[in-house]
Amino acid sequence: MQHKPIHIIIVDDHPMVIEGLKTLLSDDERVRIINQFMNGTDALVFLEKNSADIILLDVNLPDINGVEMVPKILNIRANIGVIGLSTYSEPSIINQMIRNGVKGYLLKNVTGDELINAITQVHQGNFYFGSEVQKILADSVTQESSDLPKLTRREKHVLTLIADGKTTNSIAEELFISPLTVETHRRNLMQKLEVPNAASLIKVAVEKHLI
Amino acid sequence: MQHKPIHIIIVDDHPMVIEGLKTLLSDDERVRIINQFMNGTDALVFLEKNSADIILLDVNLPDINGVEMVPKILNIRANIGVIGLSTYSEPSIINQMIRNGVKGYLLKNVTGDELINAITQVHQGNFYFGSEVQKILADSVTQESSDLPKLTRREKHVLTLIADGKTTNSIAEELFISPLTVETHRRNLMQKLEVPNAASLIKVAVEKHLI
DNA sequence: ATCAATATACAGGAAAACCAGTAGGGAATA
DNA sequence: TATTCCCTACTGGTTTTCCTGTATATTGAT
Repeated sequence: MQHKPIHIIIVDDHPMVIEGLKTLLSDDERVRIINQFMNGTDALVFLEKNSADIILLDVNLPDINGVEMVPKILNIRANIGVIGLSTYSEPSIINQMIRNGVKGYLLKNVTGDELINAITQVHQGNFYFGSEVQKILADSVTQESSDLPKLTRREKHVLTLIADGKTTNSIAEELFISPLTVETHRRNLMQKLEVPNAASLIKVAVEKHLI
Repeated sequence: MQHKPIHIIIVDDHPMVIEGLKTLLSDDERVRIINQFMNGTDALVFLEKNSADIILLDVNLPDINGVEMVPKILNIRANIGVIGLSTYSEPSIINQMIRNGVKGYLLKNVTGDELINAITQVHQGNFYFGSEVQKILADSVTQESSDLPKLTRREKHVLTLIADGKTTNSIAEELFISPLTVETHRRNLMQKLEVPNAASLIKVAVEKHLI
């Protein structure tokens, strides 16, 4: 079905992992590992001159953060499919990786079949995330949205206006209410979200996806 | 290969779109549309009593925002695959949808083949995003990370402390520098990010992934 | 060695935010 | 009907931020 093998680069600072991946992929003729690197810089230098189809990218590299690696890779060669790899998985890390453009994400306890599956899927332009990864992502969503204090409509509205950098007075004008009322709303918001000022108010609001 | 058809629910307030989807899916025996709704509330009520495999969910519903629909659906039935649908696509919307747990996202100019493909992929537990959608997401990343003003280490540090709700004085104590210096840093930050106060400073900082 | 960027620091004053407590009217609800 | 929640509004005071402008020692780069 497929004539040319998929060209793969491995970036991981653990020799053991590299060997493991090699073993898992060695039997399959659809893929070929064309190079491997123990750090991010070397990989980027290589990519300036050469290309590949898929990069298996460890998240914890000695020199460059895996999260930061992804845009760097895609800046050099936008059509490479980057698949993130890590031993355990922080939801926020995975989210950042996805936002930065990884097409797949796997834990290192991945089976050979799943690995091949991920590689072929990503090579075809699809996304692939291991089932554990999906579970982690799903959990993180429900967890975040769990203990969010209930804000009233008015409070949400005021909140977004504060986030836009509006002052109490201009908010009051915009909503045709007294500045004193706006202050009350702001105070209630800070109390509900348990923060001491508007800056951190916005921070937790963004974190909890309230705005 | 597959005996039971995949059960599908359509949620969209445009009759035309519903008919279009029906036509695209009518020939295929692998899928079966079991119900359709013109608004979010009706769909949620239905899901309380019945289930489905896949939901094709329009983002612009009359009653409930599509983005908010996703967690509601998954709270009722976690194993439903939600595929987002929209005519045109705001990157931020798609990002929110993904974070909230959609497994796929398509534009409404989707072909029958791609639609079937997305449905089967998602039903198998994979993700599926149309190529245009992927392009939009990729563009949004490079765009966001493009014009970010360069912050110095010290400024970044001060920025995170501001985000934590610390006052100028406490930051000064923590960094063993004068409060006046901290103020200068804050001022420079606001100038660089072109915002009028600390609240919106934090907002754009989060948006641009600076903290 | 020189120039640019960074981190540091200050003055003086205006504006806004923050704190604590109170309170009335309206809508929803029990 | 009573109660609770929401939105509204106020007093009076303290703290912090924000503005404008200046300035110096240190570091990094050319």
